[in-house]
Amino acid sequence: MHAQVIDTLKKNQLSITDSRKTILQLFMESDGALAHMDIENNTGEEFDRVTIYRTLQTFVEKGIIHTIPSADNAIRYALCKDACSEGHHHDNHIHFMCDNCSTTYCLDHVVVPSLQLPVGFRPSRTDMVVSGCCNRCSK
Amino acid sequence: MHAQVIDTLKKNQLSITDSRKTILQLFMESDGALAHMDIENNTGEEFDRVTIYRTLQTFVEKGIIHTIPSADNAIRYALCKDACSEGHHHDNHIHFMCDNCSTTYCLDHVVVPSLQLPVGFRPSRTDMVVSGCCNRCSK
DNA sequence: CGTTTTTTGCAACTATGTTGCAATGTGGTA
DNA sequence: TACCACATTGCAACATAGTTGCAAAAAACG
Ligand SMILES: [Mn+2]
Ligand SMILES: [Mn+2]
Ligand SMILES: [Zn+2]
Ligand SMILES: [Zn+2]
Repeated sequence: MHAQVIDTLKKNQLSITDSRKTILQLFMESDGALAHMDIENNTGEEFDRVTIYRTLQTFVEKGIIHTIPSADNAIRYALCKDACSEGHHHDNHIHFMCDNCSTTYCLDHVVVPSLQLPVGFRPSRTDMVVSGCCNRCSK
Repeated sequence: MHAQVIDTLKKNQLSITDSRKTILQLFMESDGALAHMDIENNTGEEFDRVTIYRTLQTFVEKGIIHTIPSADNAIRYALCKDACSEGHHHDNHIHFMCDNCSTTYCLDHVVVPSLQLPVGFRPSRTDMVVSGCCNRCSK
């Protein structure tokens, strides 16, 4: 068990519970993003579905993980690496979903380009998701 | 009834049915994107849920409409304005979802910027969705 | 028309996500 | 360490999203 798990929970003033420890650990061990189902599969019968949903919600609110939208109706989640805090995310990197292995990557070094929007449109958040063939699958 | 409705269906070699006519008409009259539920609400009990899903699927395959991903688990659809064809979409514009009125706009004149991806990542499609306050709501 | 082919409606099912409430667990304090 | 207040969990029930198989109905086509 990563010491960082407990650390992160404490830093965010969250009580230390089994589900939070296990789920946060899962994120830290995984290089891709995780959907609810991935977590359920990896924790077995250990936690109720509702608990997983609520844990994810809490982590998002605290700025520990961020969401990645998709066109397949399964929201994915990944660890925030920037200085995200309660109610304020700064994950302005792009995401890549592999059509082949369906791994979802945070491309932390590829920044979302800024845009010139038509008059009257005031942006608050930009999601950029590229799909295609990932580096492992294109070998 | 727009003559263009029948026209578009014929051009795509689709048989002319009530559901296709009604749903395509709906898209032509609407300026924003539509989710499945919007269509169900606007057509009453006229069509079965499954028929609506299948009609949307057919329209996407034919290049008549395109999907817009979101983080709220409701895929939205909008008319393709570029020269999209069967199995080949060219809608490289960005989308804007209003946090206030939740209208989803195709910003046809705002082109998705190109990106430098890490080595090995081969893109096939890019979705860029900006959320914030739309021009009508920011007045 | 009548025949062939496509589309539709229905039933049943899976996946995703939310809410209320009682039971349990955690953190802080005596 | 034992107790208490409060936060978190599990369960049941519900809501929305989407899929599949199959028989009935409707289009297309001659
Ligand atoms: Mn990310
Ligand atoms: Mn569009
Ligand atoms: Zn891959
Ligand atoms: Zn608006």
